[in-house]
Amino acid sequence: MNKVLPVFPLFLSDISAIYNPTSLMIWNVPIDVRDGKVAPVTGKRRASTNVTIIDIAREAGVSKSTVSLVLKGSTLVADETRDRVSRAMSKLGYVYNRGAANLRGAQSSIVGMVINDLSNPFFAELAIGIERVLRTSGYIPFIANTAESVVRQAEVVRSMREHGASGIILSPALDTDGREINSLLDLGMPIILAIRRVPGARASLVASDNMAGAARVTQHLISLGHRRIAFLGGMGAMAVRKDRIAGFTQALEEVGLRADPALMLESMPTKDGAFTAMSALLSRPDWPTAVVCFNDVVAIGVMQALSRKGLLPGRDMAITGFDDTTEARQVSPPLTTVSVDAGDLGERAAQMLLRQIAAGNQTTETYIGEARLVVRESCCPPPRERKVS
Amino acid sequence: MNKVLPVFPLFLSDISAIYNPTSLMIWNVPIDVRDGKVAPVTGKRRASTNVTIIDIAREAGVSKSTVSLVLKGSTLVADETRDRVSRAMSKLGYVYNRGAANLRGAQSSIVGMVINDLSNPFFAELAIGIERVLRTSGYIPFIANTAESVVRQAEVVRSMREHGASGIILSPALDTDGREINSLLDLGMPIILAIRRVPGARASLVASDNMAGAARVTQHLISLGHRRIAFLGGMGAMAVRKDRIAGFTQALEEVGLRADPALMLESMPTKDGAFTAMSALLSRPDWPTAVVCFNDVVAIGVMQALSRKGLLPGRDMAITGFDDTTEARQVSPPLTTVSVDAGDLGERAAQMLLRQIAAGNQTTETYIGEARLVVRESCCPPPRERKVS
DNA sequence: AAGATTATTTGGAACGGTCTAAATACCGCG
DNA sequence: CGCGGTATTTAGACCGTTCCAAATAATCTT
Repeated sequence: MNKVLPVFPLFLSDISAIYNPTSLMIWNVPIDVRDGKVAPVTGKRRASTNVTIIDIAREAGVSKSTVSLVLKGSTLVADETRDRVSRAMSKLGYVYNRGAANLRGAQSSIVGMVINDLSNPFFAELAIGIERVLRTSGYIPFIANTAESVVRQAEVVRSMREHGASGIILSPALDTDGREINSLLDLGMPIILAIRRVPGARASLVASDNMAGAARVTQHLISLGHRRIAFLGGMGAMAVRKDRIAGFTQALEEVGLRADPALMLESMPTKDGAFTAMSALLSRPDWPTAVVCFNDVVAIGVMQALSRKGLLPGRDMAITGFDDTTEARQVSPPLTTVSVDAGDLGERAAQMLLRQIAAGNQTTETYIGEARLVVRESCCPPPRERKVS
Repeated sequence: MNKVLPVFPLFLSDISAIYNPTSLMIWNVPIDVRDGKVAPVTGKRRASTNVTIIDIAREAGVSKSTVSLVLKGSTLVADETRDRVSRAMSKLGYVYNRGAANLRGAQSSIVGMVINDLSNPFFAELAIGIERVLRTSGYIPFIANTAESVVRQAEVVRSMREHGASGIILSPALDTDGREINSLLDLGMPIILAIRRVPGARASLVASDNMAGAARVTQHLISLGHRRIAFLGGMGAMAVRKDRIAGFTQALEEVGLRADPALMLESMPTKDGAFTAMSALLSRPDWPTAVVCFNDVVAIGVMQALSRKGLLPGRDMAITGFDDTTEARQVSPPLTTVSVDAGDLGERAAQMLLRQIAAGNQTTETYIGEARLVVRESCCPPPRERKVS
């Protein structure tokens, strides 16, 4: 269990840049420019008047050790003493200092959650799910948004380590390197990857069944009569995209069709990226009759591109999404999509992390959430079929 | 400046419940149930092999004081020494321990951001804006979601204090008491209220110009010919609602109209709440020709209620929103609304907080962001008018 | 009533940094 | 070479908690 942990190469090459306050505070905090020299501002210390455990001890007429025991809810202290101490605490307005506590070996109660894009409602739901169980378990989450930047991600993770996080739930930025994750694991830091798996990383994973979901939605289109189906969105390197394409391809092959590489287009997984890619597709001669989109956001961009051309999604072309975000319901026509319960995945991830922190071991678990097809109104049969009916 | 701070009544009455791990960890963390007694789990300590400043000092052949100086980017150390220390740090995989540092007076680099509803895209944008400037300034944000619960909010704030947050940006939960805010301020904790003002609180505020925005959107409807205009959504106690109603009323009175109390309906500021309230309104005889909605989310709920009745928003009744979330654009018809740049407000709030932390004083500032009318397609003239044209 | 037990309480050494005051090294100069 | 001054470095107290070992108090036993 207590194997010697290997010495670890840091994420960021230049360490000093990170601590050096002068290089960081320049942004907006006023700088003390006395006698021509730029000096870092020395703010006030702790905000509050510091009432410590010792003050409490004095007030209650006991030793600080006893106060500490009360704090930890130990059964050792006499009831009468506990009361006295509790009263002293509220009388003096005591605030527990976790920094000091962690210093001396108490299990730190903070865990990090690193989210690649908090403005995407899907990930926001995920974050809220995580927070929900973390908080009810007495942990306090450190949420950070990396905006798909691996540099930011590395900074954020470092920051969390500095603050003594006892574990991290990571929804990784786009081209996260599996080796970075592994080196963190080697250090003994429990990590749960959420939503996106990272090739080469040994960390536990909580994600949805991308392959089955994509297969299901593709089968749905096939059953409507579609034969020329495009897959649009996501970048080539994304593992999630690979999984969804695998499901897409599989569904096609099950009925003896082949996925046409000319109909598998990449795009950034944003509305604008999808709009551009779909517009390009529509400028070519031979349109598909249906488009399986990488996710809901992409699907919405695709719909906008269709509208721009005067086409009506759900009448002139079938469109599907993935994730079932709240937007999928609101868009017009409502989007047929694959439902992934982001909040639930978040809860699972948090539970898995807590379990690993408590157990102290590093078993690699995987949870794959179900992907349910949700049929709404964005899918029509292909034109030919409709003429027949 | 250094006035004596008053002794402070705690937010939560029963303190011990907060620290007592046995009462908190029961949720999901395995409990050690040996010989019938429930014992709190004693997890592993710090995740990483602890390389400390002293190890670095030994490796580099200097004293720990010198290493500390290097860490702080002091100009006192010789370049050659600094190099040697830096090399030792990366060689041993050193991780700065902020908990320890804060203990001895270093300015804590964490600030809290408490958001009432992170699943609302408007607040998500706000959070991202805040995070953006905080992070570039070397601060690390603690994000927490209160889900409109004042109890949760109190817990969260306490947790942040325990972790030594040097300031808090608070987007307050619905019925936050101004006195709680004030007692926190009295303690010397800088607080910036975001979006929602809290009556009675002396804290600084960053919000949008609700009154002007509501007046502007109402004027727009009046200019289209509407005379019977309803205001729907928000609960009576919400300050934001009061402000928007004030603007609404003012715009009506400017042209000699009076706001009809029978047309000012409350609802929870959610889609469902709005749906219910609007359905109730539609079951009454004398409909308004236009509805000013409390915000975009409410407007979407109102639209759904209309559709349910077979009415088309933007043709049979004019609907407006507030906030200009991304959904406002995606909904059909696209929503005429008041644009509030949530990201920008977040940045302002963060800058204001950093300024107050640095200055150490407690001036009460207020920033009111502009509210721009954005005309889309959800507003038509009233039926009569249309017949004329 | 003296031990033996069991129930409480406590002193004091950590933990990993920061900070002040003082020590030491280095330099140019008379 | 000794001196004053500047540039670097360092010892050691301290921050607020935890935790172990040991002390003290209370209760039983015989």
